[in-house]
Amino acid sequence: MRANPDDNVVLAWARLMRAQRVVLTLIEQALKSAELPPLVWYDVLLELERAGDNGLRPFELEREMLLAQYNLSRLIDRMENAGYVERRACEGDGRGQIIAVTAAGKKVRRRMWAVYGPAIQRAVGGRLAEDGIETLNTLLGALIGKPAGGERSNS
Amino acid sequence: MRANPDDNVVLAWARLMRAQRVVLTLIEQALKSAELPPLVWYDVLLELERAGDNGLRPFELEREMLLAQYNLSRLIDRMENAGYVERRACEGDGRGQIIAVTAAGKKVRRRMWAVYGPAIQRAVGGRLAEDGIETLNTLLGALIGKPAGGERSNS
DNA sequence: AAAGATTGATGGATCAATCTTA
DNA sequence: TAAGATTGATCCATCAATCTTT
Repeated sequence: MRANPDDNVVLAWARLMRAQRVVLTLIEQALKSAELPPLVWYDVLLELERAGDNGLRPFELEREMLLAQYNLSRLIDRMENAGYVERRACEGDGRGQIIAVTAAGKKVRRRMWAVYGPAIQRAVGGRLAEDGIETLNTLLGALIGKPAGGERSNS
Repeated sequence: MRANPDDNVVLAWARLMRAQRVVLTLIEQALKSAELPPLVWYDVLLELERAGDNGLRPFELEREMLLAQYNLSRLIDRMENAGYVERRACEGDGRGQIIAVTAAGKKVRRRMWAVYGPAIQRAVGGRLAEDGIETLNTLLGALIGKPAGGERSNS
């Protein structure tokens, strides 16, 4: 139960921050170069496609994506404005609503994946061997509080 | 030379993003609860303390911290306003300036570390065994393009 | 022309307050 | 009173343009 981290722990923290920034920057840059929307739009569209025709409630999206409520509210505004999602009234709970992906939303997500997938491969897959990837998954899982494997895919 | 990532690679990417957000949120929250400045101020103060009395040029800070120039310019404004850093004229290059930490800046960095260090230990050190930490350092180093060990400490 | 640095305009993130329904 | 969601105000990040010195 030590209170202060030793040097290796501090190094791991610093590299976690830096690796995320390096990799994220590469990928956001790839999307921007292709004049596609930012990454968070992809995440929303993917969650909504997985949810199917029933869509999702904002609070469900919020928990899945670790976003603040007000943040998500305005993100959905922008995506609705772009025609990629739609808001529907929620039967059975007058406070709530249903967010669903549109045909245009599905289409743009596919276009995004064509850039996003290869960018992930360059930034992550190309830099570690397969057993390194698996070990990394286990270790990062411990930081998140998730089990070692068996999570859903991202495409 | 595959173009598309396989599922384990996509999972690693997703966990890298999520682990960073989870850990960063814990630590920023700890600083905020203690009414201390945000994390990026710590990083600037630490770099400046390491640089000693000569301070650093903004463009040096910029490269070390992966920050955009305009971003850093306004960050320094805020920190100067708070009395934690000072701008000096740069002899030998009339375009530039020197940024140096003040006594108040050194003091607040120490106060921040008293919160920050234990938060790192809780979020990272407490969740992985020592060999897990070392393996994580090696793997994240590959993503950043750094060698396996021998980096400077963070305190 | 290029490097170092700043600034105006704009968009997004955050906090606190608010509104509606459960 | 609490949950779901939105909004006004403010702060920070980003883009493009600018300024000064090399």
